[in-house]
Amino acid sequence: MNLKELSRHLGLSQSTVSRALNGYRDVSADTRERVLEAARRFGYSPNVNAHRLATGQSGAIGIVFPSGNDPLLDPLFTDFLSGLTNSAARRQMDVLVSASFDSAEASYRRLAQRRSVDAVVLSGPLVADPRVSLLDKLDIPYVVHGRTRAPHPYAFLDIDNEGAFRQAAELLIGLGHRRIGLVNGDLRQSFAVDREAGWRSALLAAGLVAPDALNDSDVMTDEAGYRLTAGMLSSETPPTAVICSSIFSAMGACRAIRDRGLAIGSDISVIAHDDGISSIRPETHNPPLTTTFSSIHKAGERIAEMVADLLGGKAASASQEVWPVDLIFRDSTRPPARA
Amino acid sequence: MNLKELSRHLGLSQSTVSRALNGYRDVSADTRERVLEAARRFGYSPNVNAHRLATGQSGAIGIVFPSGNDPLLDPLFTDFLSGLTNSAARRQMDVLVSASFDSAEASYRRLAQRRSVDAVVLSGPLVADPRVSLLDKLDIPYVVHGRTRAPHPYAFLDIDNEGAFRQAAELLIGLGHRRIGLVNGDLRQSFAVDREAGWRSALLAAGLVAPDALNDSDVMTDEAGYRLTAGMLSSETPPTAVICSSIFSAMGACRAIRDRGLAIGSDISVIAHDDGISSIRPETHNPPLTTTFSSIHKAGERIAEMVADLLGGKAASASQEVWPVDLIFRDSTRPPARA
DNA sequence: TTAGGTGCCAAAAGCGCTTTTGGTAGGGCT
DNA sequence: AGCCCTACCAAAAGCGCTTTTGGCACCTAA
Repeated sequence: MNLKELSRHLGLSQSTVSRALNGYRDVSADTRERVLEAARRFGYSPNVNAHRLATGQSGAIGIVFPSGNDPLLDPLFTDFLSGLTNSAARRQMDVLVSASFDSAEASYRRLAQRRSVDAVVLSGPLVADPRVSLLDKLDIPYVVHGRTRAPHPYAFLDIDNEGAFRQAAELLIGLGHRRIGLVNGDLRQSFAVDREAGWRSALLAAGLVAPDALNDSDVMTDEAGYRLTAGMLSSETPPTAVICSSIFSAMGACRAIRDRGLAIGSDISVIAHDDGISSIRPETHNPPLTTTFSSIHKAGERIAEMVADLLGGKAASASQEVWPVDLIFRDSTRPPARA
Repeated sequence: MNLKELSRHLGLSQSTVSRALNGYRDVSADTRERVLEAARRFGYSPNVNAHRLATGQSGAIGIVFPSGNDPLLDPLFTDFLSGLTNSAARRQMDVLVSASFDSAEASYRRLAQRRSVDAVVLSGPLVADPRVSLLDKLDIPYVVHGRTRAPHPYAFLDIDNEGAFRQAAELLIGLGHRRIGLVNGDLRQSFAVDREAGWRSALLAAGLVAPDALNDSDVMTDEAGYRLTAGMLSSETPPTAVICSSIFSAMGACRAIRDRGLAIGSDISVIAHDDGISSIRPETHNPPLTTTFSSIHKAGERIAEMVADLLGGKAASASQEVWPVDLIFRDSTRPPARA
């Protein structure tokens, strides 16, 4: 059942039926009702490919997966994608996931040139990310989840990573900690750099040093969290508290602490960044973990809205948001044990 | 730059250029080379929407997200999707993720009717999943990741859940365990039912009972794993070993065991199912966890191939695979402590 | 009365491809 | 010479929609 058949059934022209369905005003309320009713009855729904060809819009948001079994590809992505997709669906848009089986650049170029998506979202930006310049050059609207160094304004949604980790460090300092470790994510990603900056500035502001021995980074897995934390604990000046960049790193950090016969909270304080994924909740741990919290799902939802705004003509420079991060105090942070 | 311009530049007709680009044979090698060269030089790539309208194919595989913040929506999905997308990209296909902001049924119906995808993959099938009949009725090719009850043949890729959990239970029985707990996933999903069957059959075959007190199920989160395991451990006849349906449940199970002052391995044996996600690896735990292992990433890759085969005309009844599951013995499984 | 709206609708021209149709030129065969 | 076959290519007809164009009828204001 297509437009032509439907209009023949109704005894109307294709254009009238099309206008009726799309809510234009040059159609009487009466005619419109008849058309809508018939469309329902015949189970008509427009061919999306024809619609796209005619309008020049694809009605889809693109996002590119890192290729292969990338360790950066973490479970958080699901939650983000879920939010993005939900919110996009509410605006009649789809999300097209594309893999970079050759290079990420090639994928973006393909998406842009073939016009298979109207806009793309870029997640996990690096400190200076060539993809941003590329997208700018390709002249396709885009929103970055995070921030990067770029010579031009661009639309982004980021959380206040620096502020969050500064606050976390300040909390620990306030409790009396002096040696605070940072178990960070991969430093090529800009959020990790921002978090380090937050951690460092809190320490320096308190007149403390921010030693390299207490500042380490790697992928945000349980295993790496364990390894980094174990390394710090066996250093000459072990930390009395650690701040972890993800709930996964924190799981590893907690194991490392326990394996050393120490107790979380009373011996070593732990703060983790929590993106709000449901499979691991910090509040159900023993002891419940203090966290910096920001829902990555909500970020995905908001980004779809921002994309829609951008497509609606909003300027990229007006589409920049930095979300504050909640610091949620639980039992894994206590004053340091008396040395 | 479109086909028309390109062909004008070359002094050829659109059809010839099209045929040259698409590798038909009615074009001389010489002409083809000229065309390809020009396409490269002008950076021409075909408009995907026009291509789709003309061919009636969308070149995309659809997959529907569960709506909202569904707890079934777990991090495993990312890995699956990543595999699917990679493999699809190798075949020039995209993956369209669609959300069900109203109902899942409506989403599938939309995808099918608007012809925005050529095929869909259905993941996380329920024991008797209405979506499968729906897809069958909608007459769109589909591949199920998992199995379900259906009156007609359908394409699927599943792992041998029953066999895996039977083997796991047999291993524990062989070590001398008599009370083996099952920390299962949501029983609405068919893999959970299969795993229970495997667990049960191993116990019965060994002349043991499969008591309800040692058989519990819930979402596969750390929290639920903790709760279920803690429940079993405080029952009248606590298990000496538990089998967990996911690495996340297993994390919770391990916590519950430790919180009770027991040691994993020597006091309580633990086996987990491992889907191979990188953020939590069972082999790096202390002690390393014995697992039933099957890469969900690879499953995603294979399913994209199956979709391609299906679109190429292969019968659904010939597209059915059940993958064996590896049982990887590590240190979390030992003979039970003497009572 | 007449010019100018306005509400309604049909016809037709695109959107950028693929694919069918048909036609020409040359070579081999009878 | 006459025929068919093959290799190559152009023209044109779709694919199913949107949007422009224009036409008709009726109504209002000058």
